[in-house]
Amino acid sequence: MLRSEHIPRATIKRLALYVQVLETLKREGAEVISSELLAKACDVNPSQIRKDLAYFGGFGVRGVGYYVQELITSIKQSLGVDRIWRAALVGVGNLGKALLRHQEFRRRGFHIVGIFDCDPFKIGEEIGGIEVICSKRLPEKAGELGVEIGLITTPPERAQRAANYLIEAGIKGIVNFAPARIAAPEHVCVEYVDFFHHLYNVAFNITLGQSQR
Amino acid sequence: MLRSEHIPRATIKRLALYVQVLETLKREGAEVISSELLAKACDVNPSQIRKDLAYFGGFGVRGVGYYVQELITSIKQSLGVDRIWRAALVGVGNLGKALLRHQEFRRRGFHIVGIFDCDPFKIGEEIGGIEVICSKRLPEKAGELGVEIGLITTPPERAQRAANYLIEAGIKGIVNFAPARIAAPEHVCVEYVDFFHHLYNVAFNITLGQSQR
DNA sequence: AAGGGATTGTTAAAAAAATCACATAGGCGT
DNA sequence: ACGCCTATGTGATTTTTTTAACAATCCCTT
Ligand SMILES: NC(=O)c1ccc[n+]([C@@H]2O[C@H](COP(=O)([O-])OP(=O)(O)OC[C@H]3O[C@@H](n4cnc5c(N)ncnc54)[C@H](O)[C@@H]3O)[C@@H](O)[C@H]2O)c1
Ligand SMILES: NC(=O)c1ccc[n+]([C@@H]2O[C@H](COP(=O)([O-])OP(=O)(O)OC[C@H]3O[C@@H](n4cnc5c(N)ncnc54)[C@H](O)[C@@H]3O)[C@@H](O)[C@H]2O)c1
Repeated sequence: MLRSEHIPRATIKRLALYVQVLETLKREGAEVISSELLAKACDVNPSQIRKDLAYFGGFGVRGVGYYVQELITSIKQSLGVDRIWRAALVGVGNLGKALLRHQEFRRRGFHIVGIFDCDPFKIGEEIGGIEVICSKRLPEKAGELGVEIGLITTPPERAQRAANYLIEAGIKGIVNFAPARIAAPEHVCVEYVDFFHHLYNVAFNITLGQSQR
Repeated sequence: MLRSEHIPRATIKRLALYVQVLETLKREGAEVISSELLAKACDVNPSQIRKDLAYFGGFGVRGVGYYVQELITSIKQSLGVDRIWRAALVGVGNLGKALLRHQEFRRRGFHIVGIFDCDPFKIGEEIGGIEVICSKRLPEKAGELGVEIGLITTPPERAQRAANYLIEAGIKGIVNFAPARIAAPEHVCVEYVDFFHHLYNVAFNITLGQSQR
């Protein structure tokens, strides 16, 4: 499937965006779309789109464009999100609970099959039909549950500990929502979600805009 | 303060990261840090850090490094986050409530002073001492409250409507948590928070890793 | 007060990414 | 069946970003 050695990380980010926009277009009834129109909807350059897609194959039809549903399927296949991924969530607080209630995870193929916390008052509680388990038992349980991805929503000072449990459990990827860096072996892919980067960016742009006027 | 015309967006993202890591280092008692050590903690190149900082000025001392507290202050000043930003949140659902409960926003200078929803059952409810107001009244209320930044946590199909209210209210920046693109005038800065991009990236890296073995 | 050691700030080089430009090829109408 | 039209896929070019290298300079010791 893959035609090139290295794929820019920015390309992956855009592919996720294309899927989002394409699904909106599909809901609106579009069956075919050109790179130019998709580019407009995504606010990127049309060549960019064609190049991004070319990393994985020729999904379009010359003179016509891309068949929307087909393209969605192709991109998802390319990204490896055309299947179910089993995930574990560590840290059942405000954010953890919001994520657990969010149906979109399941809809997009990410099934949270294990929930872990260290708080004795939370252990045993049921959320969405799944029992909260003591995080010390994560290494043993995650294997049983066939978990491949871990979501960390603990306070930042506990993020490394949570990560250690996940790594011990043989997990392959981590998405960390806590504002803390994590040390992990090479083969474990770690992604950081940081809302504040976006807020800072907005604040900076507003400040900049004003100083320019 | 600004020494150069254009600052790469990636630089802004890293500056936010530096602040996060520096605040951890400060808590651990560090008073001075070299670009080399900070680079290791942030997992970037030391030259990168020096270059990023150089866009805004010379914050370090040759032969010594950077004074941690001083650097935090300087970066925050450069980004324009050394002051209070008044924000409004639109859409009081799962995610909206989790954000409202999150004390970190206030700690970092982002004060949510207005909460809006269109659901009559939610209007009037109090969250953290602030009353939920009908989103139709946003344009009028946001001005009164001196709001400059809007946070959108409505369902995706309502994101544009929420944005329109915010734009009408004269807001300057938007952080959109809903998986939908938003049309906004040039002078309004829009940032998109998309968890799934991170999940897709992890899934892709795991899939890739396996196909390489 | 002067020299040594260390780390910055900055310029130059390399690498990566985005954009352009166009030949290529599929579909559709005649 | 043939040619025209259109939008893709891709090699060349430009731009941006990252990395490397080093001269400048600041502190500290003697
Ligand atoms: N709430 C938000 O909107 C929000 C937004 C952005 C980032 N975050 C980040 O997400 C993280 C969680 O935020 P929150 O508001 O949900 O906090 P919270 O305090 O409500 O929840 C944290 C949970 O983690 C559990 N925990 C602590 N140590 C643990 C461990 N070692 N193993 C397992 N569980 C452990 C606690 O028992 C608690 O249930 C924080 O790092 C926060 O900075 C939160
Ligand atoms: N819950 C999560 O963990 C999570 C994670 C990532 C992204 N998101 C996104 O965040 C958004 C909100 O998610 P949620 O789980 O909180 O959904 P939710 O349904 O719980 O909440 C949505 C809220 O928005 C309100 N609303 C709808 N239309 C509105 C309008 N025009 N003006 C003002 N308010 C309006 C609704 O009344 C409701 O209170 C969604 O777009 C979702 O995709 C949620």
